[in-house]
Amino acid sequence: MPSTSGTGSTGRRHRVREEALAEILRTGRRLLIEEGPSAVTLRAIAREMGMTAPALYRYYASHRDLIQALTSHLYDELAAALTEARERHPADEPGRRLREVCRELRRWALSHPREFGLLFAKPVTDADTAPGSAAHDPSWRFGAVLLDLMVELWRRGGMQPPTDLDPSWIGQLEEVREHLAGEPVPLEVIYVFVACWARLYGAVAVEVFGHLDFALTDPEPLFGHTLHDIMAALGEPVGQ
Amino acid sequence: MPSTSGTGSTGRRHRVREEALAEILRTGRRLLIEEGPSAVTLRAIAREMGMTAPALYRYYASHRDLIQALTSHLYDELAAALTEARERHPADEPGRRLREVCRELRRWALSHPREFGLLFAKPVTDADTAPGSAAHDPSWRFGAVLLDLMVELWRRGGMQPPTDLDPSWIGQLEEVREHLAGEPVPLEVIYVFVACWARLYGAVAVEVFGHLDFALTDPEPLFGHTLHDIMAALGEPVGQ
DNA sequence: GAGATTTGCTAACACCGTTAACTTTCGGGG
DNA sequence: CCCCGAAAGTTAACGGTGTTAGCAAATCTC
Repeated sequence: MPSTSGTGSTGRRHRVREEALAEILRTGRRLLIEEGPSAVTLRAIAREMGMTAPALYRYYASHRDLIQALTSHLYDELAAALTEARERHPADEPGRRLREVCRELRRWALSHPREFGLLFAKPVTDADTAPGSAAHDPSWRFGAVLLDLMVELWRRGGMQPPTDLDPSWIGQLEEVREHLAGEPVPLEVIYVFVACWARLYGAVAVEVFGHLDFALTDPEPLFGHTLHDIMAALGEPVGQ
Repeated sequence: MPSTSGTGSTGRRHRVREEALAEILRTGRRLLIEEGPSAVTLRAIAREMGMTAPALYRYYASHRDLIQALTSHLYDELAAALTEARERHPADEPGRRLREVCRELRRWALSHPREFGLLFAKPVTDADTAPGSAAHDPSWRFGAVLLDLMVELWRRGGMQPPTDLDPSWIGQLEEVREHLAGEPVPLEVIYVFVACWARLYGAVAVEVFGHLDFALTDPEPLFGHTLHDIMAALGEPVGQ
């Protein structure tokens, strides 16, 4: 009994199945890009793949599940893009790394507006966000890239976190820290992360969602100023 | 022919029609609040009103038009809430007025999350935003409240707008100014308005859309800091 | 090769937006 | 007053959606 035969056949099936799963997501994403989120339909995906809609239920339990798998995949892709941007700069310059990761986030959002909308324009997530699920939340996979860099920045001593944390936050931040991997992160850094994330998200979202179209055709300089402010708040010199 | 009879009877019909239009929007909004945006359906609205779906076409040309009328109404309501907040404070303290208007924006967004999502979470407005439509854009009705206060703040001399505007912006900002009513606004103030609006939108959206839920159960202090920063950027003393 | 599992199909249900054709209601001019 | 015409509502239907049930074929396991 060759070792490949036992798992070979089931492995073959598994491989075919995995390929089908991937093609479904690939097709759904193409529809998302080319025709918008409302076009990502079970029947449309099946049509593109030469199948019928009910067949897709062998792979995803519902339309909702399929969309969720797609968003999860996109979170991973975004995290990979950010990681790649991080690795393009030396590890001993965490400030520069963070700046370029932020720039990459905006770049990715602008070059993938439909995907960004799917990930970040969720009007009111209906009561499924237990705060404890931070580490398992798909969205955390890319948030961790930012947090790690901020922790590194803090270790180097450049950052000066606020010393007077709002008392009502300590409990909440401690709960977040509980669910983070690796060695514990000081609460102040988590606070700085949250504040910077809020600002970064706002700067990117306001642009991608078109809320500046009425005024600006090229908001890049505005983002530059915002990023400059963020880095200054993190104690980074004004370089670059 | 009494003057009231000519317009009185047709006025009656008009009044009934206006009431129907209003009830449609009222019902649609109730569905939006109670069951989410996907529940705002022609058939559902008609059902709630004891009618059939095609009857609604006597009032709105399409589902899209109905939703658009609803959003337009909501923009007006938001503008009214902001105006009311403004009037609660003396006219000779534009800084305080602006601060409270910003707070009211957050308050309205948090107490009307579904409505806020409908207004501000539009993933990629599909090529219908000619920059010239600023003054006629429904969203401008509430944006004007913010801009007017900033102009007033600038007139009082507290604000120190940047002197080195990015040259590529001058053309764009001038185009915006063309479409503003009243006496001309300096380009620098328009720039400051855009920058502050981007930040304010971000601070509110990140919270309403639930992108801080993983960390904070009460992001109010964070908004307080953000607002403090914004007011400082506008040259306002740290008061309050 | 026989049995079991997986994968696809068709048919059907309820819902959606939208259109066409018909009926009812009702205000206004002779 | 009465009739006419516009306005507002109806039902029936088309194509689209997610979803389920039941069946056929292919494929893996023994």
